Amino acid sequence: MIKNDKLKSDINLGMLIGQIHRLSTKRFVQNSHNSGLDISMDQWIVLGPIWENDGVSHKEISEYCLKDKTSVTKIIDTLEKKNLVVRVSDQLDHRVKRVVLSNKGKELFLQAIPIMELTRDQLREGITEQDIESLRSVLTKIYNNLISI
Amino acid sequence: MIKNDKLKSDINLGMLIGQIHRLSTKRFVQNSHNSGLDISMDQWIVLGPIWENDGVSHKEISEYCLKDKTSVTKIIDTLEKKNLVVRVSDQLDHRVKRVVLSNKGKELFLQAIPIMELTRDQLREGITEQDIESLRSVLTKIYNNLISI
DNA sequence: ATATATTAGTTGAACCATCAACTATAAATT
DNA sequence: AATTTATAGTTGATGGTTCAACTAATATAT
Repeated sequence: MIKNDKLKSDINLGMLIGQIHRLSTKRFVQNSHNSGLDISMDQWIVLGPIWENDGVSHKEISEYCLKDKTSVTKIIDTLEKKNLVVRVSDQLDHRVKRVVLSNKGKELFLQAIPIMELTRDQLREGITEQDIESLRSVLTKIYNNLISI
Repeated sequence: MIKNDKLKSDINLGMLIGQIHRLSTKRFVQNSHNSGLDISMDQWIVLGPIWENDGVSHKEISEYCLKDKTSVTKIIDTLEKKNLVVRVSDQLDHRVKRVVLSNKGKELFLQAIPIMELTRDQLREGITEQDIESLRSVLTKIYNNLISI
């Protein structure tokens, strides 16, 4: 009985994280659409490091975004299809591809910043900065457990 | 500058949640494989309410698992393909489909319980019960923000 | 200098999520 | 009773994730 409840509560915690992940990306996309923008959460996340550092490589994007290299390849595929970025081969190391923003990409990124802020505010309504820091702290511990071992 | 840092830290929090979600499902699948089981995290999550309440409907599974009805349909498709569950039409309301576990499904579920516990322990290593409760509390607030509005 | 090993990125397959449109059935309205 | 509306579940399309296997290029070892 007790064991069963414990199991259930663990599962619930996992489902809660999953659900928040799904709902928050959904909310971001909805907010974007309401503003006439066409961008997914993952596309936004990948645009970030390119904006910060034009010409960043796939590998660097991958590390920054905590995403698998395969995912990065495919998200950049769709960003390139949408003419938001361009891939350029590195002149010295021909294995690495550098990604640069097009003007359209820069424009979209700037327009998406307030969407991100709106989404953040909606998620955080009524939640103190202290709560957020405690959340970040526990999540970081779990993250460290997951990447070690 | 300050605004930029704030933005970055929000993005990082979102990426952290996403990454934990990805890594923990990945860890569960790895642990399953190491024990010779063939089950994904989502399949496990959907099996839960069926185990608890044999003959539960799609809608009930959907509510319990916090998953979209489309996702539930497709996960049950694969569970059925793997002969772990069977769909049965409700005799009174012909719209609803009830899902029951096969013997193979029951067996797999029992074998997967220790995998779930192992995965939980790996995630929680060095994290106090108090931390977990605070995590659950903040996540619940965020969840409530996301489902209201 | 050649052979081997590593690294960066891509491809195809399987699974999951979301959306919009759909079927079939039941419930509510008139 | 007939029409409308609501509900349960399915389908097909698009996008993201993981795995394993692959290509091409660089780095290391002998």
